[in-house]
Parts: sequence; structure tokens; C-alpha cells
Amino acid sequence: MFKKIKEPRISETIVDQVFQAILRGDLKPKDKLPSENELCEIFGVSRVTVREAIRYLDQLGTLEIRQGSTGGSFIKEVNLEEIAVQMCNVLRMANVTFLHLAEARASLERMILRELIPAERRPHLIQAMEENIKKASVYYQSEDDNSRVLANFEFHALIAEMTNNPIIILMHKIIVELSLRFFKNVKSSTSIGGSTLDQHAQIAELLKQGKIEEAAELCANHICQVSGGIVEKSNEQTSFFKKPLSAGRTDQKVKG
Amino acid sequence: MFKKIKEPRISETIVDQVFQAILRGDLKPKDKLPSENELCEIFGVSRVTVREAIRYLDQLGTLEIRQGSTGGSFIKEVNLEEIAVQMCNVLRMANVTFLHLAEARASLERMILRELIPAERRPHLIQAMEENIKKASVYYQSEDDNSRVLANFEFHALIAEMTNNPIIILMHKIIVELSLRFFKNVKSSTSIGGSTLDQHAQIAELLKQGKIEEAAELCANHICQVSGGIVEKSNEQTSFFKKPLSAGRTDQKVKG
DNA sequence: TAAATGTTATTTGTAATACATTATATGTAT
DNA sequence: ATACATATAATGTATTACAAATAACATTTA
Repeated sequence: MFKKIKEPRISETIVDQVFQAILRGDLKPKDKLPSENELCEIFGVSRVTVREAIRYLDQLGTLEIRQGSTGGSFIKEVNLEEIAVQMCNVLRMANVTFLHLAEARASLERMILRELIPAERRPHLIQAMEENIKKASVYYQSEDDNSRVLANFEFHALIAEMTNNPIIILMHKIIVELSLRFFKNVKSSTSIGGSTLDQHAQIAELLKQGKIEEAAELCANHICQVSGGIVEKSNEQTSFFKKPLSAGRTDQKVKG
Repeated sequence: MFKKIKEPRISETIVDQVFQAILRGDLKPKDKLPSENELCEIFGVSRVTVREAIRYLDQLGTLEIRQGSTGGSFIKEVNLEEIAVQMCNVLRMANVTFLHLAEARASLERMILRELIPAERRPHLIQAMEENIKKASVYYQSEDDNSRVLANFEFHALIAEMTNNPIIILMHKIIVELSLRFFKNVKSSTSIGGSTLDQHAQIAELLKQGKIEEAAELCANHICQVSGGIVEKSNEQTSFFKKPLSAGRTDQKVKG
């Protein structure tokens, strides 16, 4: 009969107003919000509340905040890269394992290669791939683990970028970003070696020959294979960031 | 050669400490953080700063905050549903159209049905689908648009849930959540009618007969078809939340 | 006794003020 | 003109105070 009343925080209503202004087009990227003090007057609330709202928008990647006399809060263009990083923070505590990531990425890239790249864009993709391979081959000779990993993921990112579908691109970015963090944690990137480069070249070659289905299949297998090797090396560290929760524990304490 | 120095906000370092405590396992779901005042003493900072950190964790879905004498900040289990909703807020400003969503979901579900559901789980899926169809057929007779839309998406969510891969499930949830918001905006859900129900039944039937490939294909086509009808009805409203940015505009104003 | 009502203590939510820090712009002296 | 000091305006943080919410306990009342 009656609905439970849940007063939203004042800052939330402010956030909403700003969002609405953006969606209406009253606020566009590069535009500057009034200063915190001005906003206090505009909304008739304290600076604490205004700042809370600004924090929210900031953390969402909506704002760029600069200090100094010409500083302030500026509306920012949405950046998928940032969103992906943001997502990773959230997912740190979810039960995501490296195998989940590998499985998802393998399927995703196979799917993209199969169905989501218009034929006329394929030449672009192939060219980009070949350039990446050329660049990467330099890194692969060096002993810099990090560069090798990055070059590897760059190759795979090319595939996602070709879709022109921001949702697909974002999903791929999230997976890559999470995978990268895994690499940083386990330091087993040594499993990315010359064979990786060879397989990348093969994929490009297959695409060139119009053997889409085979290229897609090889790509998926390639991901599984590399990931499998890594999981093996890192042994029990497959659990992503977090060991499985141990049983009971109800005391309430922070590390002081 | 040198990296620009960007002093992190104090609150950010606090957030990090809390994160580390969680990842180490010192803080588990249901645990209570010290009260804001206690945290002030622990970290030796003001309440403003502590609250800023708490806000961040809260918005990430890490905390549940309760007021009152037994209130406080409690660590919360990660909830994919919430994350998806959160993501949508971020994506409101990205150039995502309904067609992007439809394309992504069609491909995603086809992919899942094809490759990501272990054979032994298929019976569960089929059963769940049949139950959904039974439930949904009631709603479909009523004239409640909203219920019909929800029942429809529930069917498709079943597919994602069967993967047991949180990344895949999350991606699907994000797409569904965004699609739902679109429906709320354009009110053209009337295109979801009896034929939808029929097609759902067909998909379940095909799966029952072990015709996986055909089921996957039908599912994808079904999504495209329904979405196509909706786009047609909503005409130029395909642009999701935001019209494409008009050309220049550099003045700085908020709606005061 | 039991149910309704009032009281209290604790915790988060908001306000107001002050000062610190940062960064641009402007003026001044060499 | 260049280098340096200064002014200025914005965010970042601290402090104090009070409002509002909420569970637990105490009190009243039928």
C-alpha cells in the first residue's frame, strides 16, 4: 500500500541535475562547471555536499578537475579506456579468474573476426596487424617482459577496434585491462615468446587469403594456448586477485 | 625521461589501503569499518577526507552504508547487477545506439549458445527457458508493457547465466541494462508481442533436439528482428540518450 | 503482562568557516 | 625581453557544530 521512503542524498540529486544538463546538451565537453563556491550558491547547499557530487562525477570519468586560479571542473569526453580501468577496480573483488578472462576473450575475438568486421574494413585490419607484428618483433628480441605483453595485447585490441561497436570494444578493453593486471601480479609473461609472434602472423595471413573462419579459429586457439601456458607457470595463482574466501569470520576490524 | 608528478589525493591513498585490506582478506563481506570518527584518528586526517574515501568505495559498490546507532560502513559482496547499473551511468554519455546494443547482444548470445554452455548444463537451461515462457505467457496477455519487456529480457538473461563465466554474464547484464533504459525512454515496447514468445519457444525446442547451431542462429535473428522493429517505431530516436554533438560551443555555463 | 510510546546514544549527513596548496596571470626589476 | 616576485582564484584539507536517522533501552499505559 505504501512505498518505503528512501531519501536520496542531496549530492545524488545534484549529480542527477548535472547529468541531465549534459544529456540535454546544456553542458558539453570542455565546458566548465561553476566553481565549488558558486555551485553552493546555485544549489543552496554546503561545499561538502557539492564536493561529494563532484567526486561522484569525477570518479565516473565525467570530469577533469584542475587546481589553480584557472582551475575548476571541466566536462570530459567519455573515454572507453578510462571506463575499462574503472571497471577493473570494481571487478577486483569479483571472483574472476584468469581462465574466465581467457575464455571470454577467445570467444569474443573469434566472434568478432567471424561476423563483426565488415568485409571492406578487412584490408585495414590486415595492414594494422602487419604493422604491429613488425613493431612487436623488435620488442620480442629485447628482454623487456612488459613491452612484449603490451605488444601482444595491442595486436588483439586491433581486432576489437575494427568493429566500430563501442560496446564490443569496451568489453574487449575490460578483459584486456584485467588480464594485464594479472600479468603484473604473477610476472609470468615469459610465456609470451616468439611462437606468439608467429601465430599473429599466421592469423593475418589467413585473413589475407579470405579464410575468415580459419583465422577466427586460430585466434581463439592461440589465446587458449598462451593462456594455458601462463596458468601452468603461475600454478595455483590462477585465482585472480583474491584467494577464495576462507570459511567463517565475523569479527569487525580494520588494519588500524 | 621523467614522469609528471601528480600528488594523489589523501582520500585515494585511504581507498587504496582499504582495498589492500580487502584483497589481503583482513576485511571480508559483512565486516564493519570503524566509524568515520575512528577512521579519522586511525589515519590522522579529517572527516572530510575520510568521507571522500568512503564515498568512493560506496560508489564502487564495495560498501553498504547505514545510518543510526548501529550503522556504519559494511563491506559488501560484489554484485554484478549493481556493477552493470553503475556502468550504465558511465555509458550514458558514450555514443552508444540501440543498434549497437542489439548487434552486440545478438552476437553474444549466439556465441554463448554455440560454445559456452557445457552439454551437461543444457537440460537446466531448457527447463529454465520453459518455465520462463510459461510465466511470461501470463504477462503477455496483460497489457502491462513493462512486465512484457522484463519477461523478455529474463529469457535472454538465462542464456548468459548458464556460462558460469562472470565476465560474460556481466557483459550481457550491461547490454540488457542499457537496452532496458532505452525502452523506458522510447516507450515502444509494444513491438514485443506474441511472436516473441513463439520464437523463445522455438529456441528452447531446437535446443531440446540438440540442434545447437540452429538455436543459436534463431536466437540471433530473433534479437535482430525484434530490435529492428523497435528502431523502426522509434524512428530517429535510435541515438541512445544523446543526440550527436552539434558543432562548436565553448561558452561556459550551467543551468543555474 | 504486553503493547505502545518516549528517551538516549551512536553514527552518518550537512553546514559553516578557515587555512593550505596549486597553478595561472600579472606586474616589476634587472 | 627575461627572470622573478606577487596577486589571485580555484581546489584540497582541517575543524567544529549541529541535524537526522536508527537501534536499543526505559517508561508509560491499558
